[in-house]
Amino acid sequence: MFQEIQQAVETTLRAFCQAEGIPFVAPQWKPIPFAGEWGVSTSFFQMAAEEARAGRGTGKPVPVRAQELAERMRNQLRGLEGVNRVESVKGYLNIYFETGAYARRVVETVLAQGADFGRGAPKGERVMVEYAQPNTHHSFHIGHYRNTILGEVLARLLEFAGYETIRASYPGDIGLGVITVLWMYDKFYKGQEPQEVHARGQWLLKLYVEATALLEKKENETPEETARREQYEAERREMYRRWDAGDPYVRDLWLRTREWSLEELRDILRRMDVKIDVWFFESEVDEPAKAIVEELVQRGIADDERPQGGAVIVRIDEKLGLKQEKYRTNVILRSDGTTLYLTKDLALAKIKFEKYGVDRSIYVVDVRQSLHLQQTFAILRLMGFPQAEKCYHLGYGFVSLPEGAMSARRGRVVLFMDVLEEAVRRVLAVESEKSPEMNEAERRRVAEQIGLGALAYSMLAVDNNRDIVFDMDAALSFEGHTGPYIQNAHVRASSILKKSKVEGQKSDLGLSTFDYELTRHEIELIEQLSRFPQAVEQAANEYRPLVMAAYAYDLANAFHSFYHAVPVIQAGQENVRAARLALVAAAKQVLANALRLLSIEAPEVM
RNA sequence: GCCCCUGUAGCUCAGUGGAUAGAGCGUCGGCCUCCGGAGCCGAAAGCGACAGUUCGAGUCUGUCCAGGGGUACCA
Repeated sequence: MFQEIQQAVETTLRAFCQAEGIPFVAPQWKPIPFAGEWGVSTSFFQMAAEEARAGRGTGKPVPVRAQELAERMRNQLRGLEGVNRVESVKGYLNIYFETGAYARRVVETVLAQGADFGRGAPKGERVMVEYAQPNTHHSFHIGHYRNTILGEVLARLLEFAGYETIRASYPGDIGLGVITVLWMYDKFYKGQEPQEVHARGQWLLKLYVEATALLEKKENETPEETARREQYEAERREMYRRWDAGDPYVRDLWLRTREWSLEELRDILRRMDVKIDVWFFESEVDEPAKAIVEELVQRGIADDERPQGGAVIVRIDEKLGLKQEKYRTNVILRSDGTTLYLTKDLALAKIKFEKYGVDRSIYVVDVRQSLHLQQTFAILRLMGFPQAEKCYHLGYGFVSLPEGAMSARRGRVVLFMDVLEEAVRRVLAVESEKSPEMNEAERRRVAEQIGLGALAYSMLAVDNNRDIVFDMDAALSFEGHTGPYIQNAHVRASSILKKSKVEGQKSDLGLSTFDYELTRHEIELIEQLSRFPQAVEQAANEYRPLVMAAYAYDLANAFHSFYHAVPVIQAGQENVRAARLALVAAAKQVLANALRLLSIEAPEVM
């Protein structure tokens, strides 16, 4: 925020180097890593090393020379506006800002910009984030949740950082798994249907598990069992053939049951406050995918081995002229003429580029599909799409359970709705003792906000590439490094502001001067507030929600410490009270901004 | 075989090549006459191994060791 000071120092430094015949190295400014004061620092090690390399050195060791340079630079810097003092320590030049002016500047900026504080300038680029791709005819489990919260927060970060952002969902609504459920339903459960949205969605998973058991080859089967299993298998294949042929009965059954899944999905997304802009269904890109196969054969990118009874393949490395194996070879059309996941992704990418004008395309997909997506992007390059260079696979580690990997076909999954229900139950247990005055409806609403806050934060506070072993107790903890800890900071800030008004005291938030000796807690809190815009920028640039999650915790931590140690309403002097109230308002604002980016609610009470 | 990811405190995780490697949980010890104790303050405890690059390496490179994932007609 004090760019002009850094500019002035840089100018002086350049002149100094010129006069002394020392190679100029642009300073790399960093915040001074000591609590208690604000400022920026830069080191002179690089400059000393450059000097030695250029043969103009003094023969002294680099650290010694760096300190010497820092000291001489310090002597050049006098009377800088807004600077309290300058020091040279261990090869570093530290420039400390004037406390009152800096504090005022930060707090006023936050309060003036409000919900927009930290927003980046428009980037002039349209980006699509694809996430929330559960298969239909299953139920939404905790792994889908990680995918969805990650994608949503990424979309919010990119949007706030200045990108035009489109949210896309791509449910897998067709495939052998889906057909298996249709077969099971049609054969054993026709006409049945639970009424409640989530019960119905979860029921489909139950059918899938049962069907898998019936269709799986077992040890020591009797001849009758084998015959029955093979009969079932034939029926399932026939079901798939009829779907493919557009048989009205099967199509109707498929659409009706698919809707049960989508109703459940939409309800979960609503609870998560996720608003998808564009829905792509896997079944809808099947025909375009077949067209792409023919196009690739025509253009000589794909090799057609159908005449020999084979498939259509792309020898990606060969076509790219790579000597070493990297993308390998992939099938884009099975020998029976059906498309694959890869083929459909090619068709989908084409639609994203051509129909939606996407410049940058991000795929939030499990890291295990990394090779497939790299292959997709490589073929898009072969097809000549310049946007292929800006396709990015955000791979994240998968969610497993303490007893091992989740398995839908074996029914070994943790459903999101079950976790949410448990979360609400646990929050309510805490709430009833902490906030007995809340009414029933509000209590329930806040419980969901806090429960979801805990769950979301537990997912977001882990870096993308890490696997997560889902532990209910850890995910739903409300103490320490958690979502509720941050929400609680927001609640406390709200509480102070409310009380200050109840007492009829007016604080002119815009004109707080901070013309008193600030405590280290105030300084640390203001430091955190000033860091928010950089945190947004970094999190968006690196596609890492973790950066924002960590920032939000640091800010909340600074606020809690401040809250405990520094009186606000009870501050003795009116100017101190007014300044601190403004600081609390600013902290509340930035906490809310950070939580919003994390897709976590910022409640007034809890 | 080849490719990718991960080894940091007892456990779970942070740590844009820079000053004294940080949190949470757990353990131990403090703090409610005070704006909400879902909180605050403090203690003990750590970079898988070995080389290399660099003024400087938890961070970059290489080789090992250990764990996980992926490797053309699943998604």
